[in-house]
Amino acid sequence: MLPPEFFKMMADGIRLRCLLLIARQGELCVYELVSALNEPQPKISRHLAQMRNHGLLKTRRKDQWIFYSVAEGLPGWMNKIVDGLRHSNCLKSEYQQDTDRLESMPDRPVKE
Amino acid sequence: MLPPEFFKMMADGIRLRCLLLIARQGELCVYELVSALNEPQPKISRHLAQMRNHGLLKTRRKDQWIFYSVAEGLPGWMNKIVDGLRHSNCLKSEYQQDTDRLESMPDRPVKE
DNA sequence: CTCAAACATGTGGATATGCGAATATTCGCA
DNA sequence: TGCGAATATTCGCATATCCACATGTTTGAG
Repeated sequence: MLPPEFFKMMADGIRLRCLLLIARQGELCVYELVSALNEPQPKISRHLAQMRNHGLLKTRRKDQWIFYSVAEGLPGWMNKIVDGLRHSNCLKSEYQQDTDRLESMPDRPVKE
Repeated sequence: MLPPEFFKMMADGIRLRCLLLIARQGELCVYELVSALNEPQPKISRHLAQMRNHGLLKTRRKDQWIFYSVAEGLPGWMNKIVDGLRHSNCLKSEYQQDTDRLESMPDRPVKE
């Protein structure tokens, strides 16, 4: 994936929040993201599919859930950007809210 | 500027090439960029104006030219991304072509 | 086999984006 | 003052993007 294509993926608030939350948490299913971001399920699903189609995310099925995680083998310059954002404080409050909602969500699936 | 807004600016090939070339060269006028990228002048002007309006670039007038350079005081996470791209090789060939065209351009303005 | 939960996708519409072509502006100079 | 070079902006159009709403699909439980 070339830089402009990658930046397009990062240029949407929903996608960015999903990606950062997934990167931080390791893997998350769709409904965890729906709860964390407090957005409609089709909206979340579509953005996740978009990132997966671009090779940014990968999926694994476990029972009735589909867990999304960051794809392996991404180019170094991409990982540096994602990690840089994770450790910067420019999205701190947004990320904190998402994490709070995620952690207060009932009946989270178990990831074996 | 928040990350999604910044990434929108980086999500266009013309803007990205302009920004990286400017970052590398210090400052460039519009016609230098027109020659380097081999694209029509209004197209370059529009993208430059967009980045300036978003606070990414600043301008200085010298005689009949307007020189664009990277704005000062950008947040650290932005500078890290720009620098990361500059030193990565993911845009190497594109950047090399632009630089070649820039250097073979006749009558480049003098920057005092 | 049926049903509900989890997830994905189709559709139509509003808004945004990028472009070429033409035109406007600004400046230095004769 | 008039002119040309450098840059900016306007306009109309094509396409892309994002959304809400509705509907499919797949899975495991009973």
